[in-house]
Amino acid sequence: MMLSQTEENYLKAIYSLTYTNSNNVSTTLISEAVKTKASSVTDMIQKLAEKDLVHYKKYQGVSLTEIGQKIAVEIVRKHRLWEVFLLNKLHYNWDEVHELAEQLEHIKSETLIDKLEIFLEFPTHDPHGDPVPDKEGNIKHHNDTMLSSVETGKSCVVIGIKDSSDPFLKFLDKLQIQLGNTLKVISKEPFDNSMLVETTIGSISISNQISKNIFVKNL
Amino acid sequence: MMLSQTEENYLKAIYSLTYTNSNNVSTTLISEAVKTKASSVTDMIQKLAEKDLVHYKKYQGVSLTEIGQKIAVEIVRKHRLWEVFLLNKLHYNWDEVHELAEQLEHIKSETLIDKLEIFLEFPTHDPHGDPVPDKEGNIKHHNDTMLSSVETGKSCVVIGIKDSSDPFLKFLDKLQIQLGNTLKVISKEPFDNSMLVETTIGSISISNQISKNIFVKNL
DNA sequence: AAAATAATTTAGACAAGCCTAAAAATATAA
DNA sequence: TTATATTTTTAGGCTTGTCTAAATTATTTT
Repeated sequence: MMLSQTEENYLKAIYSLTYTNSNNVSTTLISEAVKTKASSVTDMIQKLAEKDLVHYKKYQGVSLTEIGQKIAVEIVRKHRLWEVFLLNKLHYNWDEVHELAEQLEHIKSETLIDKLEIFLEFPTHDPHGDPVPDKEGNIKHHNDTMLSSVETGKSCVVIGIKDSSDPFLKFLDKLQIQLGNTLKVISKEPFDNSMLVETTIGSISISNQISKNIFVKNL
Repeated sequence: MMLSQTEENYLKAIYSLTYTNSNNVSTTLISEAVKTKASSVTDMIQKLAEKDLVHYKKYQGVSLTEIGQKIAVEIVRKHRLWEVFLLNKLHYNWDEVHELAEQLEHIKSETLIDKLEIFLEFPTHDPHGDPVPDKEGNIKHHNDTMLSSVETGKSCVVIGIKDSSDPFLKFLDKLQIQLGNTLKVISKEPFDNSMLVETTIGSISISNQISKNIFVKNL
């Protein structure tokens, strides 16, 4: 099925709204996500329903069909792999990759994204800590180990972040904390739960508010 | 100036037709290049003329303005850098890169293509031997040294090919001759002008018809 | 130089995706 | 439970880029 960029964006929006909200997503919510008016959403929803990509009953909201869901996950896969490429290979900052990936995710090719995945050596997570779906659309949700819970003296690898807000991303750029970096917890301060961490650029003190928002893999 | 993908494609088509044909390009020629009808071309040309991207007088054909030319060269730059990426990094075959680059060249970003250029270490030519325009739009046309004119005993580096036909590209893939490869001319056969060439995979015999179509840089 | 042919432009129409304004349905409050 | 407010849908219209068919201009042929 050959979908337009717009149609793909609607599917992606419905997909993520289904997780963060109810099962049946309202037209208003979608309209905010894709930045149009609710009436335009109704039009598009009806088109997608004709193509069996969404379930739709008037006034009852929308949900993805199995095919619709499959396509949405494919787009998510593309988005996340492109984000990894932009960050790891082109050295974009953490906070700059999303917008560009929004464009790149719509490139049409049977083979491109699989070749990109090989080139990137099968990353498991994107720069925001979200898992990269595999070729078949399976998603491994990670086990939520945060930097804050790493024991003193132990090392770990940064695999993602929880808070994707712009200020937080910029802050991490400043600390030069990047995906794949190894961090070693030197000591913890019981008073405010801050920790002294050994990074690639030396030892830095990290507040609990920060360490609670960094996903890591224990070594 | 924010142009649509379609507008960009028209500019690119006019650009390349200007070189391979007359200075004033006809609507019919453009219609073949962008795969539409001549009447559609007229519509679009008038729109581009309004935006000062082309010079246009009814029934007299089209040529690019300075701005139009500048934009066209930017697209060519993007196209060629993406081709290098696809070939060198994702290991696509020579004959597969063009189509995908047609999509990637339209990604909108102020910084992406310059970062890609750095990542690719400033390639001077694309896989078809065409020069990559620099940031300012300057193009260095190369000096047309063909493999066939390399002296016996001398080495050279493959920088491009002249014939971009599908069979030829597939043939090169089979011989494993790639951009950047070093070739050494071991001997030449005066009878049919074929040559024995040392490649990365060993010595192979190359006919004059082939060696006439491979651009090289002498070492 | 007039007639025939070919190329180009205009006119009117269509699909995709969006909009505004009004109508219909649902949800909330009195 | 009726009245009010909110959400959703419909109706009609706009723009972009395309098309066909007809009209106009340019080019060739005789």
